[in-house]
Amino acid sequence: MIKSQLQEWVDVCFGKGVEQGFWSNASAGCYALEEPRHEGQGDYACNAAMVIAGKEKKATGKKVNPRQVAEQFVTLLQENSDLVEKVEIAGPGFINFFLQPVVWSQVLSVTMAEDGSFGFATVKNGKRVLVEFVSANPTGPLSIGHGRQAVLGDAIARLLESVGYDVEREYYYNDAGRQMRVLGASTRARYLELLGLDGEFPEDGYQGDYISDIAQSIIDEKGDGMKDEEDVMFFKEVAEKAIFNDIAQTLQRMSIRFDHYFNEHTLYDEGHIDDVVSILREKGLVYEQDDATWFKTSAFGQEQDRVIIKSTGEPTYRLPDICYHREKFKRGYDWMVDVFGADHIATVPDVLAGVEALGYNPEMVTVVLHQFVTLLRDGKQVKMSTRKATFITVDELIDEVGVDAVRFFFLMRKADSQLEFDLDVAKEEGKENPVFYVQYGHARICTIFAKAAEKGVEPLTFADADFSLLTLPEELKIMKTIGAFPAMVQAAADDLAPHRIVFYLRELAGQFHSFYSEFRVLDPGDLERSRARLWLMICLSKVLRNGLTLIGVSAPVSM
RNA sequence: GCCCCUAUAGCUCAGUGGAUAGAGCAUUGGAUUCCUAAUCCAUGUGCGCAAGUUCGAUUCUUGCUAGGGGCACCA
Repeated sequence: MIKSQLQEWVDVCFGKGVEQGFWSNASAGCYALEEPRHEGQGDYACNAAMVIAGKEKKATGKKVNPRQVAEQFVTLLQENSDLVEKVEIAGPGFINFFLQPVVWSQVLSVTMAEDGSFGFATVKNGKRVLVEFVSANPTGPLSIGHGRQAVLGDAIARLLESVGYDVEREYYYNDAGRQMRVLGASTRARYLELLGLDGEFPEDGYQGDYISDIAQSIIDEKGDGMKDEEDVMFFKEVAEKAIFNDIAQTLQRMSIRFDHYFNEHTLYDEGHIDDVVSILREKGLVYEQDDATWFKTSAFGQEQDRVIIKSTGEPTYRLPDICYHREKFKRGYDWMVDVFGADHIATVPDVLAGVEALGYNPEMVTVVLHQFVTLLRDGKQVKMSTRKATFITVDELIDEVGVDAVRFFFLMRKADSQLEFDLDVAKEEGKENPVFYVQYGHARICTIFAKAAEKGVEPLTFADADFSLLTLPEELKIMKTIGAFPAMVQAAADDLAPHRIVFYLRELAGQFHSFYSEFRVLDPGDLERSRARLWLMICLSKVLRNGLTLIGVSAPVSM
């Protein structure tokens, strides 16, 4: 808003420079307004002079001094507006703009007007995007890694919604195949053991306690009625149902919902698997060797070809994965985002090669890979092993630190980074805990509102507030940060990087706490200033709330 | 051997093609008659190494080194 006004003005001046022959049009659109990092460099800095100097040198071969260009530029800027207080040339040729302090209160008007949608797109962009995440097979409770993925995927979906996409969330799973047979066999073995019979526990069976719980539930319902059942199907189905229930509940605790659950089965039932194979075969991208069917991934820049149908006749995971993505394409999305754990990294090139082989554009699929999570307790890494059933589930994590902390912590790092989840910090009720820090900021502001009447300071109407009284650097800084919220949300969405929201919130909360302890919002002796500050605080709380909502964390009114 | 991710302060991590690279924790020392001290203030000579692109590189490219993960007719 403010930036675009300034940008417009700068663009006009650039155009004048072209007209007057100071420089050519070559740099149009190449320069930028940026927010300087350091104090004393103005509110916005423009690098136009350096860009122009570079371009002109390239075109004419003559050396151009950026500072001179900046001088020329500044003379063109002379017709000053209400916007800019002063302009300075600095460093290698930056043009620094110092705005009139009062213009910053514009961001408060916008915040008030847009309220709960401030920072978010109010009109749809008309694009449909599918976000696939979690996609855990129902073989056990969600692990910590799934937890990160669930929160990350959900936050990405929220971000994309906030910038105008029509978002659909999808969970892809497979309840058939070897893994599920093992699950059935494991359950059956536990069932027999609980009955005091000899249960042959599979070598690669699922050892978690949850299997025994499921077995117990079968006993509770059917007694020993199933002890002669040789087929593991029954056990598989009971286990699957129980586990899926459990997963759904965990997701629900985190307020994560899906629009679609896509079962791999569909791909077989509807003949898509055979379809894909025959298409690839027609294209000469599939061949038989050693009784198996191979996909020529080497034709797509990979080192070696991959098996898509085993010699047993069973497809490998690649084939349905490719097939599944074809279905996504057929459903007509404009964009597909896959959120995967780092352990799935190897499948990505295969799937994308498959997509391309089928004639679709693989660039319409964006894969977000997230690295692993390690848990820290007492400063030491918690060792986790599925085999020994010592892994901690998302449920247990939520039990221990609460949903808000789980969500917040999983989003504190960019997906590319390994994430260290410090349980002690997450449980802490103090500033060391960033969740509490931000939430406390919101709650603290709310108490100011509650106290306002008591102190005889009513905000009255926004229109009557005199924002020219807000001239403290701290106040201006808060307004600037609020004003930066929409662009930050957009950037976070563009990069599929929800961690930026988290960092922004910590920054904004920090600015608030700092302001709060140094200055008083409510001063009965200075009603006008108090009112202006009260509105500033109201806007601040709205932005905190909007930001927290974006990452699915609550904004408590009191703590 | 090949592929992916990472390398920034004592620790955990942000960040950017630009002008003086940040935050939290930890350390040390301060702040509460007053809107929640669950807070605030002060305290810091660090972008793994080497070339290249550029007016300008911590940021982009390449190579090297180190750590993590992956390279199944498992998913």
